[in-house]
Amino acid sequence: MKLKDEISGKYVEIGNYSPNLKIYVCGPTVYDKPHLGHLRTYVAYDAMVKYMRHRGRSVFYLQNITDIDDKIINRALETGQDPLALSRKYTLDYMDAMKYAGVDSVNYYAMATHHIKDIIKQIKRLEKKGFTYTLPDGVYFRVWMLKNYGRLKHQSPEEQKTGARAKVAELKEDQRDFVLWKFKKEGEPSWRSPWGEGRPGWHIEDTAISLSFFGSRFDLHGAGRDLLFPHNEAELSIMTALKNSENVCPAWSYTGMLKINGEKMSKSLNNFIPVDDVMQKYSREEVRYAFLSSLYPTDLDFSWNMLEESRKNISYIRRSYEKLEKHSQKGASVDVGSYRELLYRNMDDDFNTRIAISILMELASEIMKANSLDSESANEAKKLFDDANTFLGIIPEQKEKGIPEQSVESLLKLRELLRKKKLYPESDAIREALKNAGIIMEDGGNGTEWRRE
RNA sequence: GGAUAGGUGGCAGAGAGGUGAUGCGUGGGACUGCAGAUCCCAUUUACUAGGGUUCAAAUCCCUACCUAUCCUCCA
Repeated sequence: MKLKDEISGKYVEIGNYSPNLKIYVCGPTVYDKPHLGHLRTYVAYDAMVKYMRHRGRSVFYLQNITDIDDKIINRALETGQDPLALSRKYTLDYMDAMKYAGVDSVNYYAMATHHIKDIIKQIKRLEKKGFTYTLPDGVYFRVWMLKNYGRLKHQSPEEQKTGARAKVAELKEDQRDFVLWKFKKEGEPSWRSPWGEGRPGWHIEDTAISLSFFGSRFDLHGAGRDLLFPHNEAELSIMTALKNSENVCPAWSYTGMLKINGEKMSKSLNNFIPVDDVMQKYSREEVRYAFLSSLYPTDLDFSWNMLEESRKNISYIRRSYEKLEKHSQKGASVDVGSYRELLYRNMDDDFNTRIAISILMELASEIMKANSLDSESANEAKKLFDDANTFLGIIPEQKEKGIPEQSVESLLKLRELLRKKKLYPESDAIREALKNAGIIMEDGGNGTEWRRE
């Protein structure tokens, strides 16, 4: 099982050090509603982790929630709310969004505000090693002490000139230095520390959490690509400084940005689609199918049509899945083993969910084309769909709610009688009524079949 | 300007030297009371442009053009 490490640009085997994998993924800053861009990233890591588990790895998947940050405070000030109440509200929204998308592989969500002690401990250790200095507004990290700052960003110190948005803080020793602890301002939430009342900087929140859970080594660090710099660069610096090692984590992976009309979907461009808006119209499976239909590291241009396509394809897969339940002893046999092998081979190759899905489509197509399947093939195919679904999560469960089966069967028989007497308006009325109740009737060559919507 | 990733059919989106990924859409046909679903056939010089390497290039190399992301807010 390999995955591309974006520091080296090379593929690394994951899970070779130990069968017990430790994975950390940067969570959101909860100051606004979750949007589809977040979902894209977390669905991708959800599928990866679930696939690893499916293939027998034990994974501890840790994710942080940044619930104290400038953005949260600013938003709270704008709207006259308590910052921590605001972040609590959006944390719950985020959890709802994850639940909707079927992202349930995370073992632990760590709130930054629950780890203030760890953060302070970590700053103390950095202080001892001489990596910190104090200014009137906070405690800073000394970047120049690390030769390889810029490693993740692939830029030499020469190239790290001040960017467009970089504020030049005259007092900082180096423009690249970042804040570890911010001193309290009027009306802001704060905690006690050896340096004075204040709150943590963004980057140290993540390293305090990841290292206090994982110790001196973990297997995979994931995030959206927009966090690569400065956030992950700073994380890497802190970890390097603390552990005297540049290899605390051997694999840094990134998800591509979700775009809309060719531009990144983001809060600052205000072109984002909140998860709420999609939740009403499309199912969990449809959204996952749409996202997993592209490769996780590439950008993906969102469109509503994408979700419509997903809907059709999922319906096709589900029909073929249902057909498997009607198999007979004799019939065509399908070489399910080769589908499974291809599926695993492509998932092992940097989690190619796009190919995985196309393999399932091909299997579905082969099933649909066959008049009947032998029971062994049918059982194996069913098992493959079930297995793939444990990590892809694109095949919906059959709903058993609504009108009982017996009632549907009786109405179906009644309709058959009416149709034989060519009383079509009456038979169509039954079909229409059942459709409104979530039952779809389809007349075929071998009589009428029905299914729940 | 710098770093990184790209440019593939009407559309979405894989592939990474050699047998048309997959899907959506469109056209035609089968089935059918209608609808729907399904099946069959077609959409067969698709790989930004120009050079180069090779028996063979969408894939490797060079040049140009274009796009996106980041360059201290962001998943």
